[in-house]
Amino acid sequence: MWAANLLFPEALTDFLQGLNDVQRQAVLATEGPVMVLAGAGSGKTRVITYRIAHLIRNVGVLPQNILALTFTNKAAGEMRQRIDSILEYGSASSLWIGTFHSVFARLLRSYIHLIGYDRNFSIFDADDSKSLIKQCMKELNLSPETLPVNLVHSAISKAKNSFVLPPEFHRKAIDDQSQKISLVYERYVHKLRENNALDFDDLLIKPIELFTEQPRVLEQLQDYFKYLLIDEYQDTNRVQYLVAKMIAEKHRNIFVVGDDAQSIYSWRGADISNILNFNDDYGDAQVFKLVDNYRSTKTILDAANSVISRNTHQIKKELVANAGMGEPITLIEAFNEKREAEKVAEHIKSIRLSKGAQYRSFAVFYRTNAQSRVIEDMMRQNRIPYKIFGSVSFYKRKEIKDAVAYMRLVLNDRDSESLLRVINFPPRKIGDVSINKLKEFAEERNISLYEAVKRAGEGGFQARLVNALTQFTDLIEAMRKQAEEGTAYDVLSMLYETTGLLSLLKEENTPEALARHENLQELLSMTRDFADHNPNSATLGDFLSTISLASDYDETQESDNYVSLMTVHAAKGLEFPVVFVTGMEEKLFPLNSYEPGELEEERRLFYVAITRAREKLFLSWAQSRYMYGQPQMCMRSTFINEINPNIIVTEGGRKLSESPKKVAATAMAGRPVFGSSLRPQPGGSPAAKVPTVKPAGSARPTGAAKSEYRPGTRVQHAIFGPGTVLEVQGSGAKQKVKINFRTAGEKTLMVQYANLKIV
DNA sequence: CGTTGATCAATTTTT
DNA sequence: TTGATCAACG
Repeated sequence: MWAANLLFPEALTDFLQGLNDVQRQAVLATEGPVMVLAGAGSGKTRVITYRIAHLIRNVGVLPQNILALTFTNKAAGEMRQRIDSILEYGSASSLWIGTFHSVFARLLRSYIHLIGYDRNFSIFDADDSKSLIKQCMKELNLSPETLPVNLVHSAISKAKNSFVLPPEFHRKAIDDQSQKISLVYERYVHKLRENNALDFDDLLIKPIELFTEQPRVLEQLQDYFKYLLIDEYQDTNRVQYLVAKMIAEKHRNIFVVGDDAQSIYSWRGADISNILNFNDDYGDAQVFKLVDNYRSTKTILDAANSVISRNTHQIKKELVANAGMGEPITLIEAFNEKREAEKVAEHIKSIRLSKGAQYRSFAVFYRTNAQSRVIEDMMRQNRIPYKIFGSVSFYKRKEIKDAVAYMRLVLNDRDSESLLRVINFPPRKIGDVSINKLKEFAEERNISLYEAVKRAGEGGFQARLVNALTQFTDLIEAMRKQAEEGTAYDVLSMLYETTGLLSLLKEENTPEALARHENLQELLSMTRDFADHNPNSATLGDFLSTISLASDYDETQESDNYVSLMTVHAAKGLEFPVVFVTGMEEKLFPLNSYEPGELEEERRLFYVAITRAREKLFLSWAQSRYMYGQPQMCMRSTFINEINPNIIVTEGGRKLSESPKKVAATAMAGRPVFGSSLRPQPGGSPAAKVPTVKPAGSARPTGAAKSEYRPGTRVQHAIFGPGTVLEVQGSGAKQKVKINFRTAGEKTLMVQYANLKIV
């Protein structure tokens, strides 16, 4: 403590007093490589923000010489705000804080001409990329049936994230499929350039190319960004690692914060070894471990610790509680997903009444977005204000994408993706046939599609078509002029007026059209806000780069009072007093995991979910759940068994450890296996009955819940012999079971006729 | 050229 | 369950 005073006599020791010893050491170790392993809720953001504040205030570093990279825009925004509140307002404005993607997009605007792109490049989102990939495949005569576009897209993205460029990919492609993908990859990269476009991954790859080809730019940036900080380091991929390394190479002031236990993005190329091997690159690195948790009760942390301890590929660390035991974890068991959601709603209402909790204190998590619908319905039925994060992003809505495509085209007329999207929307009598002719025309002359549209007069097309095309280009050119002089707001208002996007929806007069209309209005007011917040840089280009990297997850929870609904992934970095983790079922959470590595990631995800809770944690599961429109039997997640049953209670308040043990199907030989592990024991206390009020009519028992077959049940068939039940569909007379027979393979049989014997 | 109907396919997680 | 894609028709 006094050391800080000695070094910085007039320093803001008051703000450093708000830190524990390890946190303070991490803040004060400003020079050289530093890694902070920060457990959940251990004050990670605090350390980063205080460190930045300390660099500016006490060390005298200019804000613009600090580069802080985050994983989400939201984290960036919050960080900037917190630094502002530690120092004085506005101190953080010239800091470089943002996601890898947004920071490098910004840098590329200034430098990308050096590697042959125009500064007005478009940024392609995943949908744009897929559509371009589809086009490439078509040209290569590869049908999406044998080679799914999604697969190609993820393969290419994965390659890019690992900095494997087409030549190397080609060399490594041994099997038939990867050779095909290699061809697509090559063509796709070529086409992106033709479109003067970068996809998400390019935003990280192009800087590396730039630095390699133009070492002087790299030197310049190395000198400029004297201090580099990276948040959520466990979720960085290889390209991010490389680019960070390049920038930090000169001053070596690289500071990374992360938690290997919270690495949940390996499917997106995140490489956990970045954090595990930090010391290999920076042997002299100082390492700090933050394990003091300031968020959750001891009960919650006990659960989290015991779950994560099952992972082998993990740096051992246990979170230490600063709070008391708190309440036990409640396990909710429901007979289907509807009832599950209903119970969640009931608990929210009851806690709100008994504890006076605000709606904003609650969060409901789920593994997949598809689960949100039922929960949403139940919230609405129970008149609980809620907000869904994610789901269908605002920016992915058709009307928004249309408007954005226009804007992109205005700025970058080589963006043929956008051109194709809007050339005949709203309808202008320019059909597929004409477009194909135009494409040929462009190819022949080796000009961009837009150029071809402009020069259609030379192509000997029908006068009516040429006329329609000219009207279209006039529109675009007029907006281009507006874009040069005015703001994004000016361009968009003009766009709405001249293209008829708005009036088209007005005429339709359906509720959906109305919603779309509102969305477009919302987009317009966003441009207005944007101009207010960025008076000096509110051009169309500025606006477009911002929104192409924005997502719904960025919306900060303002003062509005609602229950938050989101996927577990979206919950990373957040905290709530009361958390419900729903869908705790095998094959859902953990989701189908075929490899042990994937199971470990699911477990980390569960760990993230648990550690979001401050005071009270609910885990819930349903015995049956609709999937693909079909009811499926479910088994309780094994993750539940990884928590000490002494700290879990059922809804009735009975300890899980005192409930009948869940017995594996094999151990129940000779007896039918029944679903519930929480069935009240004979002679058990009557208080164990679920106290919640059941709405009349929902008490209908389904056959499904009573089935004697569940996945895992061993059966004997007169012809096919012995087998194991894989899944159960339907109920009653129509009930079918899918069985894997030892000799006959997989069969789906009607229970009614199959004459199965349970063994 | 645009609309309709039918068929089929898919459900992880996101910058 | 929803959404997307494609063929045939107006």
